[in-house]
Amino acid sequence: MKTKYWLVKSEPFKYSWEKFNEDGRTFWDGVRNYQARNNLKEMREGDLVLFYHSNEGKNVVGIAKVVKEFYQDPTTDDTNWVVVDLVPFESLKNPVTLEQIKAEESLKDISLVRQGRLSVMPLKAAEFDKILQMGS
DNA sequence: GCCAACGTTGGC
DNA sequence: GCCAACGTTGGC
Repeated sequence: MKTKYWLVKSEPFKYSWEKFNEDGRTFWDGVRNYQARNNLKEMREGDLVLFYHSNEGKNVVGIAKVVKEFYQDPTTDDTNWVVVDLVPFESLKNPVTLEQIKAEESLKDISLVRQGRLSVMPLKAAEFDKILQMGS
């Protein structure tokens, strides 16, 4: 099975990377957008997910790993919405800012830049690697 | 705090 | 099924 790469956004105020590391595991809830939902459903166990802080920080701070594929969002009865389980995998030594990403030619097409409001998006392996490289 | 972008809703 | 109005997100 081929590993896929993703990026998710969270407002640190709501759920930060630090909190995620304290918890050790979380289900990714609160997605109320079909496109983001469809991306969640595409995630497979073992896929790697960049964790981006929106609003405050505006940087990629770490990598999470998918440990459980999508299931009904436990915070709602609406069967439209799903969550996946994530665990922290690795922190980036140097968080990569949105500014750096925008300035990087090879990253100018990623959804984070092109479609600012999307909260769960796929990344190409090359894009994922590039961001890791910038963060190490 | 403002506003642009864009997804969603609802009237026709 | 179109499209205007509205709500939400997120960068600045």
